[in-house]
Amino acid sequence: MAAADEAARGVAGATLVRSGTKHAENPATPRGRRPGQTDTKKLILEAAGRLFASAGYERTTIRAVAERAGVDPALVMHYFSSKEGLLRAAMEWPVDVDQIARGIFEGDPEHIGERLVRTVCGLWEDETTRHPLVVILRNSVQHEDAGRLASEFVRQVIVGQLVSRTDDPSAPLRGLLAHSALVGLVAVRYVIGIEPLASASVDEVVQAAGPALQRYLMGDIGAGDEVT
Amino acid sequence: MAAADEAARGVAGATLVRSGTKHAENPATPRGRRPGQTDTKKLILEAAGRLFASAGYERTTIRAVAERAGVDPALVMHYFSSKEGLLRAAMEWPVDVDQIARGIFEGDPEHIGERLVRTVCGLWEDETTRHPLVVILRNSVQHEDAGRLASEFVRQVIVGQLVSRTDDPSAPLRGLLAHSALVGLVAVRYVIGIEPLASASVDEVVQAAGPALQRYLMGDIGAGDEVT
DNA sequence: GTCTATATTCCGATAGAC
DNA sequence: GTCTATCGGAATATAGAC
Repeated sequence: MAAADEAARGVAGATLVRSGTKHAENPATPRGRRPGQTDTKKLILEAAGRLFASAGYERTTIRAVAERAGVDPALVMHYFSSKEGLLRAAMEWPVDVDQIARGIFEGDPEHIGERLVRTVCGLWEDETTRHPLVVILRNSVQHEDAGRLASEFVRQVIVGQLVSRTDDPSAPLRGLLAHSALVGLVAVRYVIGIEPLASASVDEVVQAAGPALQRYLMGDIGAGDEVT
Repeated sequence: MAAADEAARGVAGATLVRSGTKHAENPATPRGRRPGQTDTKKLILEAAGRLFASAGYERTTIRAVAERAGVDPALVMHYFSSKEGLLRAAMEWPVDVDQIARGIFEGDPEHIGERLVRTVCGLWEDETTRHPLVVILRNSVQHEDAGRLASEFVRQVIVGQLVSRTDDPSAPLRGLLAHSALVGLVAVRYVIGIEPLASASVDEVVQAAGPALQRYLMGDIGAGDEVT
């Protein structure tokens, strides 16, 4: 868990350790640390991601983020200008979406749905990619920025990949249907955590939901193959 | 739209009209108003539902609710004790869920999925049932009460109906998969509002999503018919 | 039942010393 | 870059008059 090492340099000691040591003589790094840049920003960002994910935007206070990161609240403002700026930074995509999309859509077309489900589950199971995704999903129904970000992701990745590989005019709707299924799956399994879906294995989820996604993307929808 | 008549007795005048007139001589109503009970509570609840739905729990202030309802903020506290109490009241199911569930699951088993999608869309298109549903969905990923409420609804209605009508051990998982699909559909179409799904007709949505739901509920999931 | 006044708390943001 | 001190505001909730 990433929680452990964070706790190790937790609230109590970090402030003292960090303060006053602008850049000590450290010949280990060839040129020394680049001036005006420490890892404090990353610490703050990690803490913010965790709190935004678990408590939401409004309930998360800058003071709490600073405390968890072991820094001064004013530093958070200094780096991110405002609470909204902090939220935007915490929502940055932690992965190369294009590469992931290609990994899904290249390969045999028979199992695109299953690969899609498996990949998405993988992103949510991984501790490093999970928090930003939770933040985006939680705030998609609350914060305008997050909603736009989610929409752009859909259009850019799922729909984009689909449209570029077919001349089916119903591709946008297909992509969006697949996206809606994933949103629901992720919300129920990872965010709300309703059983028995929350503790089912990834394989079970892939087996159960993969074909539905496959049908949205490649199979019949509506009466024929076309839906306006 | 219900917004119009509410605006009619809007912010500006209502307070003055209501204040001071404890119960004016009004021989039109036979016995006068029943003492100790007015429609103020319902007014507050309507305003709260609207604001909780559009702005979320944290951004909605009791002051704003009171202003929109045309009453004093202290009255809101008097009726609902706290802001949380107001939220709980605003999340009350506006429909008879059992009756709706029976309407879906009774009838030919071939089109349960389509009836389910059509019914859910109907609830979200109807102005009177929409607000409480939005409140529940928005807060499901934020507020613990709302999450539990949503979970109970799933277990009680979809899963319950399914389990009571079959001896398939995978019924709980099936019901939950269907629920997750509906959650995603509703979130994308009604809450976030991503095109082209947001402006598609109900018939198109039913045609596109119905079979997927049908498959979750009645068809093959996983390798065989059983998933632990 | 309705309203006034206020107690209490806590937040985001700023200014400026070191 | 880092931190102290504080401003200005808004929120929920309470106490009590009418």
